[in-house]
Amino acid sequence: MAEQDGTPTDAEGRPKAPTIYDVAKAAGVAASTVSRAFARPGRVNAATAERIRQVAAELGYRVNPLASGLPTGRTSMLALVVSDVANPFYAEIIRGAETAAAEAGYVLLLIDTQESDRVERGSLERTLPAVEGVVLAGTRLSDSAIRMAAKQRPLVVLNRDVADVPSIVLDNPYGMRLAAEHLAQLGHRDLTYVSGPEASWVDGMRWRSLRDAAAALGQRVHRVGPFAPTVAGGREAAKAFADELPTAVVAYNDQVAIGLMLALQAGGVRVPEDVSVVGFDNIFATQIVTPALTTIAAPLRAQGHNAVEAVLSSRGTPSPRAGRPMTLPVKLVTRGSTARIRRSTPGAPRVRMTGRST
Amino acid sequence: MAEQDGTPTDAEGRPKAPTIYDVAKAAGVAASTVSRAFARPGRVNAATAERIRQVAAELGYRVNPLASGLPTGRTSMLALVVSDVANPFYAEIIRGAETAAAEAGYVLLLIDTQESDRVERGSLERTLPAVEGVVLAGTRLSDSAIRMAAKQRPLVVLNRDVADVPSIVLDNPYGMRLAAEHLAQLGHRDLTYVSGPEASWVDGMRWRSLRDAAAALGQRVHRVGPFAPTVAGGREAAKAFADELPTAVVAYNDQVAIGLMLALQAGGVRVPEDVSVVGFDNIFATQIVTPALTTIAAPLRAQGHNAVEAVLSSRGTPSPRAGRPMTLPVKLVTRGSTARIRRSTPGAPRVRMTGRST
DNA sequence: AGTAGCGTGGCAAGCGGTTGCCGTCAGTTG
DNA sequence: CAACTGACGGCAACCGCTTGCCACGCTACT
Repeated sequence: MAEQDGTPTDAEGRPKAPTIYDVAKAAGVAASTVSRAFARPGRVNAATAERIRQVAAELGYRVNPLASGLPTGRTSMLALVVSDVANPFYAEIIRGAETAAAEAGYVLLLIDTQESDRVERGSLERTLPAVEGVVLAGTRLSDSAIRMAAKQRPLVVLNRDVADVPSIVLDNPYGMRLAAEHLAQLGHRDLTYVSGPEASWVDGMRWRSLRDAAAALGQRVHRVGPFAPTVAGGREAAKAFADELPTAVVAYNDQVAIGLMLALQAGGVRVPEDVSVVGFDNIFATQIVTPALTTIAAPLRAQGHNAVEAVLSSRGTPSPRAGRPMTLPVKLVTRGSTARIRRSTPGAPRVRMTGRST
Repeated sequence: MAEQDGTPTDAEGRPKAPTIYDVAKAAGVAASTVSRAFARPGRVNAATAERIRQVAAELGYRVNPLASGLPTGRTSMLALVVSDVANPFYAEIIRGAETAAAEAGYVLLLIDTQESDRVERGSLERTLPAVEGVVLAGTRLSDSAIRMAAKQRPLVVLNRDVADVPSIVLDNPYGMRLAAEHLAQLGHRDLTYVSGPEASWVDGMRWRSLRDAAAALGQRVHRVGPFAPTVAGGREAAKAFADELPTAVVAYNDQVAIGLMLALQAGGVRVPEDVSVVGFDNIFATQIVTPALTTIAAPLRAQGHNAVEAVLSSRGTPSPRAGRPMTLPVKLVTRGSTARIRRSTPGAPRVRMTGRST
């Protein structure tokens, strides 16, 4: 069986992979039968199919996804676009998406746009024809560019509301209300919001939500920023508090909160004694900083999972119910970075720790 | 130009994408010319090419990577296999790989094997024919399975030495020597190694390296484990020290070190006063824990980058210089988790802190 | 016995590009 | 002015697989 005519076949380097024709010849059937044996079991006699699989296995045959995708359009690939793969915020989303994709027999094409819309547009353009759907998690594209892409393939946007495009967002208003209430209960009457990227839909959403929630609770709110949505950005933000340290701050996200906390602590400020800090997203790192960060937990994994499922379910239908964005619930996770207020006014002189070792 | 016969064309849902034939017709040239205008500029008259691009842009044409990959084998896709996308250790590798791939005009197919070799084998089998090369970063496959895959596509393995397959590893021996020397300088004469997964090539390597380095310095070494290579695994490891706290421990990696540190601190143990902790890899989180973790910095980003470059450069050649694995340099990053020894013996009774606030 | 119906397998026309080979035509050259 | 050359476009044969349609042989009915 294994000895045909000396060398099997080879291209400019490694051996050429067997095709359905090779299998067909070896099994004494037509190529179409081989194709069906793999793609449409049941359409072919069980015994025949078995023999074909047998032969195929011996030859080391495997279907070429490219070739089978060409005529059918079924490539079994999905694209997930993120602005920075190394961002821990995406880790769980990627994870959830990956899982959902794998469950459905799809592979994920990860596209890192490196925070550049040029790169993003280019990559998307090149990969769009090859995938069956797209999840945009953190995109820099314009609304119209997104709608354009959504016209070609099932597409779901995360954490952004684009008209006519299905999207999945977190319940930011509720999250911010939880944060405000939590701080209010601890006696904080003044909040400061440390904002993220200026152009970010989420940032605008969170800021407005916090402002409204605080207003309803009779708290005052300030806003500083914008800052990069990273730990470095948070460190940077600490400088904004050089003159006046608020009693409570709510950060755009966990990274900013962590960076802020670290920089503050390095300057001798105690958290939560001198200032309470609240983050958003509940990334893994919130549990390993000291003190652990109080934050609004977002079901990131579920978001990624749902996004892929949504994309998959809208294959076939042009643009399904792309009405209101699907909103995922959030909840407050209380940890060590928030505590009862100990100073009366936010304008109190900055605490300069001196008696602390190391 | 844009008005042909009512509706352009459409399949079972969304409008059908234009093909080179559509462009050819609209531009009044043959399809082959359109193909060449995109794939082989210069082969076609500049003016003609320009006109074709013009028409193509108007029609919204883009080459279908599947279709062009079929006859040529050039799919512009690379696969990166990791055992867990959410693992921060991979974050930088992915990042580096992504960058290198993008630079070369390739897209990365991210494959998360979820720590299962079944999943890994399956995914790899399905995607291998569609990609031009593979990087195995953290694989559960057997050596023979890896060699098998390497036979079909250019492939590079990370942090594992597989005969006849090009690989890129870190300089574990040197890293462990740095760790041992650092601790020796701080007066530590007894080291404990907290090991990672049993079957891990890296774990074996690190353990032996540490043992040898310590022996050369006249230090004694113990080993506990195995533990999962995660923060949770590190927490678990802390239990091993319930009876006897060593003065210095070197962990399999940063996650384990962090988990260990956290659990120890929760139990009232002070780091580095009571025990010095050293990690490995220098993942981002080492900078945000308290105290910051002393660790062996590995050029993870570079590793991912190099891996992709290696894969790309070995296209064409069957199996290039797959001799000794390429070894990347590491260095010691001293942070707050290590300090001069304060206890004389490792067997000293466990320190139970009581006078500490919070 | 005649025939409708079903289970199976084969044929061949694509899917959307790529590319070897050839014809054409204008520009060179002797 | 004829022969030659090179640039440029077109033709058509794939790449490997899918699938509509057809043919064939059997079983099951009338």
